[in-house]
Amino acid sequence: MSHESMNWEQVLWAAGHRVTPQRARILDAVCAAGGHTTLGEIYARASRDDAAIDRSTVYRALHLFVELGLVFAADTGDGETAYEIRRPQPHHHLVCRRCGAEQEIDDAVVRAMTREIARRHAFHVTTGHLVLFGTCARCQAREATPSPPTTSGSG
Amino acid sequence: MSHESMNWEQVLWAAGHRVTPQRARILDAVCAAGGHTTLGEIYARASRDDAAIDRSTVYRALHLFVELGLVFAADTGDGETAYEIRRPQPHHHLVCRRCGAEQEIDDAVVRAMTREIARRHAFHVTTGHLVLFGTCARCQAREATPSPPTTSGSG
DNA sequence: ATGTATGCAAACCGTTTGCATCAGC
DNA sequence: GCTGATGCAAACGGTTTGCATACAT
Repeated sequence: MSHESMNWEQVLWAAGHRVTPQRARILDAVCAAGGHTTLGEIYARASRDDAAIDRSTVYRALHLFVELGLVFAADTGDGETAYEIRRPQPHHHLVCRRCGAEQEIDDAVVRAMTREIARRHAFHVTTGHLVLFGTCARCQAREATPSPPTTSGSG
Repeated sequence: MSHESMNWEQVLWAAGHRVTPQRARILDAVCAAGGHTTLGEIYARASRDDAAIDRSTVYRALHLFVELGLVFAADTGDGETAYEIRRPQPHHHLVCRRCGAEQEIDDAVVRAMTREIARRHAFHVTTGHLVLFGTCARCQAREATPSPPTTSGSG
Protein backbone atom coordinates (compact mmCIF):
# COMPACT_ATOMS: atom_id res chain seq x y z
CA MET A 1 0.00 0.00 0.00
CA SER A 2 1.54 3.23 -1.11
CA HIS A 3 0.72 6.73 -0.12
CA GLU A 4 -0.18 7.46 -3.70
CA SER A 5 -3.59 6.06 -2.94
CA MET A 6 -4.36 9.10 -0.85
CA ASN A 7 -4.51 12.74 -1.63
CA TRP A 8 -1.80 13.74 0.78
CA GLU A 9 -0.63 16.56 -1.44
CA GLN A 10 -4.05 18.05 -1.36
CA VAL A 11 -4.25 17.64 2.39
CA LEU A 12 -1.00 19.54 2.78
CA TRP A 13 -2.04 22.17 0.34
CA ALA A 14 -5.42 22.67 1.98
CA ALA A 15 -3.72 23.26 5.31
CA GLY A 16 -1.39 25.85 3.82
CA HIS A 17 1.72 23.66 3.76
CA ARG A 18 4.08 22.97 0.89
CA VAL A 19 4.67 19.80 -1.02
CA THR A 20 8.37 19.05 -0.99
CA PRO A 21 10.37 16.07 -2.24
CA GLN A 22 11.56 15.43 1.32
CA ARG A 23 8.04 15.12 2.62
CA ALA A 24 7.16 12.81 -0.22
CA ARG A 25 10.11 10.58 0.57
CA ILE A 26 9.33 10.55 4.27
CA LEU A 27 5.69 9.66 3.80
CA ASP A 28 6.75 7.06 1.29
CA ALA A 29 9.11 5.57 3.86
CA VAL A 30 6.32 5.35 6.42
CA CYS A 31 4.12 3.54 3.89
CA ALA A 32 6.89 1.22 2.77
CA ALA A 33 7.41 0.01 6.32
CA GLY A 34 4.00 -1.61 6.24
CA GLY A 35 3.26 -1.50 9.94
CA HIS A 36 4.99 0.04 12.91
CA THR A 37 8.12 1.98 12.18
CA THR A 38 10.56 4.00 14.18
CA LEU A 39 12.08 7.28 13.20
CA GLY A 40 15.38 5.52 12.72
CA GLU A 41 13.91 3.22 10.12
CA ILE A 42 12.09 6.02 8.36
CA TYR A 43 15.23 8.11 8.33
CA ALA A 44 17.31 5.23 7.02
CA ARG A 45 14.85 4.48 4.26
CA ALA A 46 14.49 8.10 3.25
CA SER A 47 18.25 8.52 3.27
CA ARG A 48 18.68 5.90 0.56
CA ASP A 49 17.13 8.22 -1.97
CA ASP A 50 18.31 11.48 -0.50
CA ALA A 51 21.48 11.17 1.53
CA ALA A 52 21.34 14.83 2.52
CA ILE A 53 18.05 14.54 4.34
CA ASP A 54 18.25 15.46 8.01
CA ARG A 55 16.72 13.84 11.08
CA SER A 56 15.13 17.11 12.10
CA THR A 57 13.36 17.26 8.75
CA VAL A 58 11.99 13.77 9.35
CA TYR A 59 10.81 14.73 12.81
CA ARG A 60 9.16 17.90 11.56
CA ALA A 61 7.48 16.13 8.66
CA LEU A 62 6.16 13.38 10.91
CA HIS A 63 4.75 15.91 13.35
CA LEU A 64 2.99 17.58 10.48
CA PHE A 65 1.62 14.30 9.11
CA VAL A 66 0.31 13.34 12.54
CA GLU A 67 -1.27 16.75 12.94
CA LEU A 68 -2.96 16.39 9.55
CA GLY A 69 -4.11 12.87 10.35
CA LEU A 70 -2.04 11.19 7.67
CA VAL A 71 0.05 9.22 10.15
CA PHE A 72 -0.52 7.69 13.57
CA ALA A 73 1.96 8.05 16.38
CA ALA A 74 2.00 5.43 19.12
CA ASP A 75 4.16 4.87 22.13
CA THR A 76 5.96 1.56 22.10
CA GLY A 77 7.07 1.78 25.68
CA ASP A 78 10.69 1.66 24.57
CA GLY A 79 10.98 5.41 24.81
CA GLU A 80 10.87 5.57 21.07
CA THR A 81 7.79 6.73 19.15
CA ALA A 82 6.28 4.34 16.64
CA TYR A 83 4.77 5.72 13.46
CA GLU A 84 2.31 4.12 11.11
CA ILE A 85 0.43 5.22 8.04
CA ARG A 86 -3.20 5.90 8.77
CA ARG A 87 -5.53 3.41 7.15
CA PRO A 88 -9.29 3.59 6.59
CA GLN A 89 -10.28 1.37 9.49
CA PRO A 90 -8.41 1.68 12.78
CA HIS A 91 -6.56 -1.27 14.20
CA HIS A 92 -4.33 -2.03 17.15
CA HIS A 93 -1.32 -4.12 17.99
CA LEU A 94 -0.38 -6.90 20.34
CA VAL A 95 3.29 -7.06 21.12
CA CYS A 96 4.80 -10.14 22.74
CA ARG A 97 7.21 -9.29 25.53
CA ARG A 98 9.08 -12.56 25.09
CA CYS A 99 9.74 -12.87 21.40
CA GLY A 100 8.86 -9.39 20.22
CA ALA A 101 6.31 -10.64 17.69
CA GLU A 102 3.67 -8.15 16.67
CA GLN A 103 0.18 -8.94 15.54
CA GLU A 104 -2.54 -6.69 14.37
CA ILE A 105 -6.03 -6.85 15.80
CA ASP A 106 -9.30 -5.44 14.66
CA ASP A 107 -10.77 -2.35 16.26
CA ALA A 108 -13.97 -4.15 17.20
CA VAL A 109 -12.80 -5.46 20.55
CA VAL A 110 -11.21 -2.18 21.55
CA ARG A 111 -14.18 -0.19 20.36
CA ALA A 112 -16.45 -2.21 22.60
CA MET A 113 -14.32 -1.13 25.53
CA THR A 114 -14.16 2.54 24.60
CA ARG A 115 -17.91 2.55 24.08
CA GLU A 116 -18.42 1.07 27.52
CA ILE A 117 -16.09 3.67 28.98
CA ALA A 118 -18.08 6.40 27.26
CA ARG A 119 -21.27 5.00 28.74
CA ARG A 120 -19.95 4.56 32.25
CA HIS A 121 -17.68 7.54 32.64
CA ALA A 122 -18.84 9.98 29.96
CA PHE A 123 -15.27 9.96 28.71
CA HIS A 124 -14.58 9.99 24.99
CA VAL A 125 -11.47 7.93 24.31
CA THR A 126 -9.46 9.30 21.41
CA THR A 127 -6.46 7.02 21.67
CA GLY A 128 -6.67 5.83 18.11
CA HIS A 129 -3.97 3.22 18.17
CA LEU A 130 -3.51 0.93 21.13
CA VAL A 131 -0.39 -1.10 21.75
CA LEU A 132 -0.97 -3.90 24.24
CA PHE A 133 1.86 -5.97 25.62
CA GLY A 134 1.67 -9.55 26.75
CA THR A 135 2.52 -13.09 25.77
CA CYS A 136 1.73 -14.58 22.39
CA ALA A 137 0.29 -18.05 21.91
CA ARG A 138 3.62 -19.55 20.96
CA CYS A 139 5.44 -18.23 24.03
CA GLN A 140 2.56 -19.23 26.29
CA ALA A 141 2.95 -22.79 25.06
CA ARG A 142 6.68 -22.59 25.63
CA GLU A 143 6.08 -21.46 29.20
CA ALA A 144 3.57 -24.23 29.80
CA THR A 145 6.19 -26.86 29.02
CA PRO A 146 8.04 -28.18 32.07
CA SER A 147 10.72 -25.58 32.53
CA PRO A 148 14.31 -26.49 33.40
CA PRO A 149 14.98 -26.03 37.13
CA THR A 150 17.40 -23.17 36.65
CA THR A 151 15.38 -20.33 38.14
CA SER A 152 12.13 -20.14 40.01
CA GLY A 153 9.57 -18.43 37.87
CA SER A 154 9.21 -14.82 38.89
CA GLY A 155 7.58 -12.67 36.22
CA MET B 1 -2.54 4.14 52.00
CA SER B 2 0.99 3.76 53.17
CA HIS B 3 3.51 1.19 52.19
CA GLU B 4 3.63 0.03 55.76
CA SER B 5 0.60 -2.06 54.99
CA MET B 6 2.74 -4.33 52.87
CA ASN B 7 5.72 -6.44 53.62
CA TRP B 8 8.01 -4.67 51.23
CA GLU B 9 11.01 -5.23 53.43
CA GLN B 10 10.40 -8.93 53.32
CA VAL B 11 9.94 -8.82 49.55
CA LEU B 12 13.31 -7.12 49.19
CA TRP B 13 14.93 -9.46 51.61
CA ALA B 14 13.52 -12.54 49.90
CA ALA B 15 14.95 -11.37 46.60
CA GLY B 16 18.39 -10.84 48.12
CA HIS B 17 18.24 -7.05 48.23
CA ARG B 18 18.95 -4.75 51.13
CA VAL B 19 16.61 -2.56 53.08
CA THR B 20 17.98 0.97 53.07
CA PRO B 21 16.55 4.23 54.37
CA GLN B 22 16.66 5.65 50.84
CA ARG B 23 14.50 2.87 49.49
CA ALA B 24 12.08 3.34 52.35
CA ARG B 25 11.81 7.05 51.60
CA ILE B 26 11.36 6.46 47.88
CA LEU B 27 8.65 3.87 48.33
CA ASP B 28 7.05 6.15 50.86
CA ALA B 29 7.07 8.97 48.33
CA VAL B 30 5.37 6.80 45.74
CA CYS B 31 2.66 5.90 48.24
CA ALA B 32 2.22 9.47 49.43
CA ALA B 33 1.50 10.62 45.89
CA GLY B 34 -1.72 8.65 45.93
CA GLY B 35 -2.04 8.04 42.22
CA HIS B 36 0.21 8.68 39.25
CA THR B 37 3.54 10.23 40.02
CA THR B 38 6.56 11.21 38.04
CA LEU B 39 10.14 10.68 39.01
CA GLY B 40 10.46 14.39 39.55
CA GLU B 41 7.73 14.37 42.16
CA ILE B 42 9.08 11.30 43.86
CA TYR B 43 12.53 12.79 43.92
CA ALA B 44 11.25 16.10 45.28
CA ARG B 45 9.27 14.40 48.01
CA ALA B 46 12.10 12.11 48.99
CA SER B 47 14.50 15.04 49.01
CA ARG B 48 12.54 16.79 51.73
CA ASP B 49 13.64 14.19 54.22
CA ASP B 50 17.01 13.43 52.75
CA ALA B 51 18.50 16.29 50.76
CA ALA B 52 21.47 14.20 49.74
CA ILE B 53 19.45 11.61 47.88
CA ASP B 54 20.32 11.33 44.22
CA ARG B 55 18.14 10.95 41.15
CA SER B 56 20.01 7.86 40.09
CA THR B 57 19.19 6.26 43.40
CA VAL B 58 15.52 7.00 42.82
CA TYR B 59 15.68 5.52 39.33
CA ARG B 60 17.44 2.41 40.56
CA ALA B 61 15.04 1.93 43.44
CA LEU B 62 12.02 2.35 41.20
CA HIS B 63 13.37 -0.17 38.73
CA LEU B 64 13.81 -2.59 41.57
CA PHE B 65 10.32 -1.99 42.93
CA VAL B 66 8.79 -2.52 39.50
CA GLU B 67 10.80 -5.70 39.06
CA LEU B 68 9.59 -6.96 42.42
CA GLY B 69 6.01 -5.99 41.64
CA LEU B 70 5.71 -3.37 44.36
CA VAL B 71 5.21 -0.53 41.90
CA PHE B 72 3.61 -0.10 38.49
CA ALA B 73 5.27 1.81 35.70
CA ALA B 74 3.11 3.33 32.97
CA ASP B 75 3.84 5.49 29.98
CA THR B 76 2.07 8.82 30.08
CA GLY B 77 2.88 9.68 26.49
CA ASP B 78 4.73 12.76 27.65
CA GLY B 79 8.03 10.97 27.41
CA GLU B 80 8.07 10.70 31.17
CA THR B 81 7.36 7.47 33.01
CA ALA B 82 4.53 7.47 35.53
CA TYR B 83 4.86 5.39 38.67
CA GLU B 84 2.17 4.18 41.00
CA ILE B 85 2.05 1.97 44.03
CA ARG B 86 0.63 -1.45 43.27
CA ARG B 87 -2.73 -2.02 44.86
CA PRO B 88 -4.68 -5.25 45.38
CA GLN B 89 -7.09 -4.79 42.50
CA PRO B 90 -5.82 -3.38 39.23
CA HIS B 91 -7.21 -0.18 37.81
CA HIS B 92 -6.61 2.13 34.89
CA HIS B 93 -6.65 5.79 34.07
CA LEU B 94 -8.41 8.15 31.71
CA VAL B 95 -6.47 11.30 30.95
CA CYS B 96 -8.16 14.29 29.35
CA ARG B 97 -6.08 15.81 26.58
CA ARG B 98 -7.73 19.19 27.01
CA CYS B 99 -7.65 19.91 30.71
CA GLY B 100 -5.29 17.19 31.89
CA ALA B 101 -7.77 15.79 34.38
CA GLU B 102 -7.22 12.19 35.42
CA GLN B 103 -9.82 9.75 36.52
CA GLU B 104 -9.47 6.22 37.69
CA ILE B 105 -11.55 3.42 36.22
CA ASP B 106 -12.20 -0.09 37.34
CA ASP B 107 -10.49 -3.03 35.75
CA ALA B 108 -13.78 -4.66 34.78
CA VAL B 109 -14.18 -2.92 31.44
CA VAL B 110 -10.58 -3.46 30.46
CA ARG B 111 -10.61 -7.03 31.63
CA ALA B 112 -13.54 -7.77 29.37
CA MET B 113 -11.44 -6.59 26.46
CA THR B 114 -8.32 -8.53 27.40
CA ARG B 115 -10.42 -11.64 27.88
CA GLU B 116 -11.90 -11.23 24.44
CA ILE B 117 -8.42 -10.76 23.01
CA ALA B 118 -7.30 -13.94 24.72
CA ARG B 119 -10.25 -15.80 23.22
CA ARG B 120 -9.87 -14.44 19.72
CA HIS B 121 -6.12 -14.23 19.35
CA ALA B 122 -4.78 -16.56 22.03
CA PHE B 123 -2.77 -13.61 23.30
CA HIS B 124 -2.39 -13.06 27.02
CA VAL B 125 -2.35 -9.33 27.72
CA THR B 126 -0.11 -8.47 30.63
CA THR B 127 -0.31 -4.70 30.40
CA GLY B 128 -1.43 -4.20 33.95
CA HIS B 129 -2.06 -0.52 33.89
CA LEU B 130 -3.68 1.16 30.92
CA VAL B 131 -3.61 4.90 30.33
CA LEU B 132 -6.25 5.99 27.83
CA PHE B 133 -6.35 9.51 26.44
CA GLY B 134 -9.40 11.38 25.30
CA THR B 135 -11.85 14.07 26.28
CA CYS B 136 -13.54 14.24 29.65
CA ALA B 137 -17.24 15.00 30.10
CA ARG B 138 -16.60 18.61 31.07
CA CYS B 139 -14.48 19.38 28.04
CA GLN B 140 -16.90 17.58 25.74
CA ALA B 141 -19.63 19.90 26.96
CA ARG B 142 -17.36 22.88 26.43
CA GLU B 143 -16.71 21.82 22.86
CA ALA B 144 -20.39 21.35 22.19
CA THR B 145 -21.13 24.97 23.02
CA PRO B 146 -21.05 27.36 20.05
CA SER B 147 -17.43 28.40 19.85
CA PRO B 148 -16.41 32.04 19.33
CA PRO B 149 -15.42 32.75 15.70
CA THR B 150 -11.81 33.61 16.55
CA THR B 151 -10.02 30.64 15.04
CA SER B 152 -11.15 27.53 13.30
CA GLY B 153 -10.78 24.72 15.76
CA SER B 154 -7.59 22.82 15.16
CA GLY B 155 -6.06 20.93 18.05
C1' DA C 1 34.30 -8.70 56.60
C1' DT C 2 31.74 -8.99 52.37
C1' DG C 3 29.35 -7.36 48.83
C1' DT C 4 25.59 -4.43 47.67
C1' DA C 5 23.66 0.37 47.46
C1' DT C 6 24.65 5.15 47.24
C1' DG C 7 26.27 9.67 45.41
C1' DC C 8 28.57 11.97 42.01
C1' DA C 9 29.28 13.17 37.42
C1' DA C 10 29.33 12.23 32.85
C1' DA C 11 27.43 9.79 29.03
C1' DC C 12 23.43 8.37 26.30
C1' DC C 13 19.45 8.57 23.31
C1' DG C 14 15.53 10.32 21.26
C1' DT C 15 13.82 14.66 20.32
C1' DT C 16 13.59 19.75 19.81
C1' DT C 17 15.17 24.34 18.43
C1' DG C 18 17.76 28.65 16.44
C1' DC C 19 19.40 30.27 12.48
C1' DA C 20 21.09 31.00 7.76
C1' DT C 21 20.08 29.22 3.31
C1' DC C 22 17.17 27.19 -0.16
C1' DA C 23 12.96 26.38 -2.65
C1' DG C 24 7.79 25.93 -3.39
C1' DC C 25 4.01 28.61 -4.63
C1' DG D 1 9.61 37.74 -4.23
C1' DC D 2 7.60 36.29 -0.18
C1' DT D 3 6.96 32.75 3.03
C1' DG D 4 7.74 28.63 4.68
C1' DA D 5 10.86 24.30 4.58
C1' DT D 6 15.47 22.41 4.94
C1' DG D 7 20.09 21.34 6.82
C1' DC D 8 23.28 22.02 10.24
C1' DA D 9 24.63 21.97 14.82
C1' DA D 10 23.84 22.62 19.35
C1' DA D 11 20.73 22.24 23.21
C1' DC D 12 17.37 19.75 25.95
C1' DG D 13 15.14 16.40 29.15
C1' DG D 14 14.60 12.02 30.90
C1' DT D 15 17.26 8.11 31.85
C1' DT D 16 21.41 5.18 32.35
C1' DT D 17 26.10 4.01 33.76
C1' DG D 18 31.13 3.79 35.73
C1' DC D 19 33.39 4.28 39.73
C1' DA D 20 34.94 5.15 44.49
C1' DT D 21 32.92 5.28 48.94
C1' DA D 22 29.57 4.15 52.56
C1' DC D 23 26.68 0.98 54.67
C1' DA D 24 23.42 -3.18 55.42
C1' DT D 25 23.92 -7.82 56.58
